[in-house]
Amino acid sequence: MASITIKDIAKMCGVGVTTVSRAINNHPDISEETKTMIMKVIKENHYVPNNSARNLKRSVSKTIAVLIKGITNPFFNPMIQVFERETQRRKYSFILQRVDEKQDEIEVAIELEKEKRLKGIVFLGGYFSHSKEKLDQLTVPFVLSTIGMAEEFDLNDYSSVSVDDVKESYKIVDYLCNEGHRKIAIITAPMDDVSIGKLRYEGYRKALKHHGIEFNERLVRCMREDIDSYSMENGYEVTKELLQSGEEFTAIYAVSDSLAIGACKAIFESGRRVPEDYSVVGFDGLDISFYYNPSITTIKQPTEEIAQETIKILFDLIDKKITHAHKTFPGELVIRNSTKRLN
Amino acid sequence: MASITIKDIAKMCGVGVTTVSRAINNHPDISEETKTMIMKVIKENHYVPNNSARNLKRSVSKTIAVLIKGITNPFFNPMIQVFERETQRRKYSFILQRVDEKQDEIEVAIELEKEKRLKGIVFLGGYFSHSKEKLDQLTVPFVLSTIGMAEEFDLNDYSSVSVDDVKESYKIVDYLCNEGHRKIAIITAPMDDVSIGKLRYEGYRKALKHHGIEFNERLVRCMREDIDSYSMENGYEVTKELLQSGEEFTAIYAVSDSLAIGACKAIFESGRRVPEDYSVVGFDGLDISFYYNPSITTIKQPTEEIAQETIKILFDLIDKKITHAHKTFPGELVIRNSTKRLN
DNA sequence: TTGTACGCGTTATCAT
DNA sequence: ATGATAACGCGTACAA
Repeated sequence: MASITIKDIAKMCGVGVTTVSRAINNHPDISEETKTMIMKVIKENHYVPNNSARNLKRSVSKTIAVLIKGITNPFFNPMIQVFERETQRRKYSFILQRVDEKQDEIEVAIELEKEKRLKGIVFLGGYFSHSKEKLDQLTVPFVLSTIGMAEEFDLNDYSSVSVDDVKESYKIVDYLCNEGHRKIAIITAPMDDVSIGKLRYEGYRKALKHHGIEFNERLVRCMREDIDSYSMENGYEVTKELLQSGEEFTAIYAVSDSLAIGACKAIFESGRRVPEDYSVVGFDGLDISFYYNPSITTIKQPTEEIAQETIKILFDLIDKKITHAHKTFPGELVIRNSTKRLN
Repeated sequence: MASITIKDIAKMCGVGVTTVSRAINNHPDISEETKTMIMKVIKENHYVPNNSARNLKRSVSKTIAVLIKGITNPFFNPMIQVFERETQRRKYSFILQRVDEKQDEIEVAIELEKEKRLKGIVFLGGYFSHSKEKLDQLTVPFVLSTIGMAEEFDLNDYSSVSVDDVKESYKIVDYLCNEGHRKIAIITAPMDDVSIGKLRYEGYRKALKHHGIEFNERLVRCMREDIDSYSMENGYEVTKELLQSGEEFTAIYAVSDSLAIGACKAIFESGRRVPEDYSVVGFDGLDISFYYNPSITTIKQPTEEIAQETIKILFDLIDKKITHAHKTFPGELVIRNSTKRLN
């Protein structure tokens, strides 16, 4: 079942392999008639060039890769669409590469860069805590998009696009406080986690402090590690525990919309209502936060703009127009029906 | 910035390339000490083998690919996890390849098969209407999982795993009828669409007929083509139109949970309630159908089992234990709070 | 146990 | 306009 190669085609056409290659790749130096003749034979024999061989030989290729940690996260959906459209518009091709939770995204990137002769890379999601040494192994430009960064990084070493998680987080907790809430529970990432969860937790602390609300450790609930992080199920389980603990509170801040939905479900099951008994807020602005009942008050991230800017920066990097860039987008506090003002 | 190759490593170590290759690939014929020495040099110089070269040279490789049409569909999430686990367990590696809505999945598969020397392929989602001739270009085993098939296919030409969409669809509409509903609207795929939408529509028609309910064309609503198919937004927009049309009905059957949620939202916005004013049912059994308020009555597909069986069949195919297989799983009618009995 | 040399399928270089 | 041939980086007979 040996696969048919370019040589076979060349023989069948009675031409050299070079000519066949020219036909395939739309090279100029070939007559129209031999080209159509060759293409015909190719079609008839279902010849498909071997990509490994092409990539091996090619020195450059107009392709970029987007590495996603947590590809099942609906948050990325609208971004993927933008990446697709924008790369196409620039006549680039686009590889979407899933990165496993346990995998090291940089290692994957390094490998992929060599394999596919990438022109640029976008990292999406996850947390970033890699040594500069490791980053330096990437020889092509890259952009970190919607990624929580460890602070000790030198801003000159990379590019990034995201919202200011601390600030936006502050914003929504501040809103809750202004609505009269003082006992606000939070569902966030475990404390040893260097992630957006941590940043959003920081915003929570700041807002409480600003409003002179005493911090209550028992209102801080961390996602369970044995369940998908940031998932509805996680929010559900954690909230059930919170409810059963008997600790008093009037509002829950879940650091993602999915968690918030899980929280609502737990509240409903306990016979209570949202927002009459408890206010619930989320973060991200997923579609479902609008469709849920009640619709969820949240911080909406401008995902399309973020993706757009990510691509723009990446191509500016590729075209050497810049050496690095950092862009922060504001989130939008979307007030909906999952929160109510306390008397 | 020329990348470092296996030759460079060989030179630096003062050995031949073969030895380096052996060290990398854990070959037996190499002394422990030279191996560790070589690995050390590799680490120090951040050498990463070029995958294109490897794939080109290798005649076989223990890897399978899963091609997903509509990777943003949360329905696939739990399946992906199973694929990952099961392939790992069998010491295979696993490539998740997104297929664009407009792309031809078979073409992608053919290319990928050559490029990566695949051992097998799983097709996930979408509709399947490819000629046998095209299918024959695939030289490795493949399984169609949760895919709506055109009926004219010879069952001997392929393998498949899924639920019986017509039957399950019948089941849920039958349930609605038994609850006293007779004016049941349906939100489904456009009629020219050869997909699960069509199959589920068939089940709807059968159930109505069985219950002696006259078919009302105006209660058949098709998804809009300018919006993501099977999305919440689509269900939302279509239901708004339905509501505004003034056509009377007591229940909506949306052929996917996402559509159902959009339908609920539209109902809420019109000032009506679910299930008091309208019953709503979905299909698939997504997590969100449980977490939504009200929780959605739906047909739950056994996604884990489907994925499990898909992999099992694929490996049986690879091991030549079988030549083809078809497995149909029953769906589960999950009755929740979005439906009520009519007096 | 180790090294040399060839070939995987393609594209680029350089003739013709 | 076309063709022969040398890489691309790696794995593997085969020889040592």
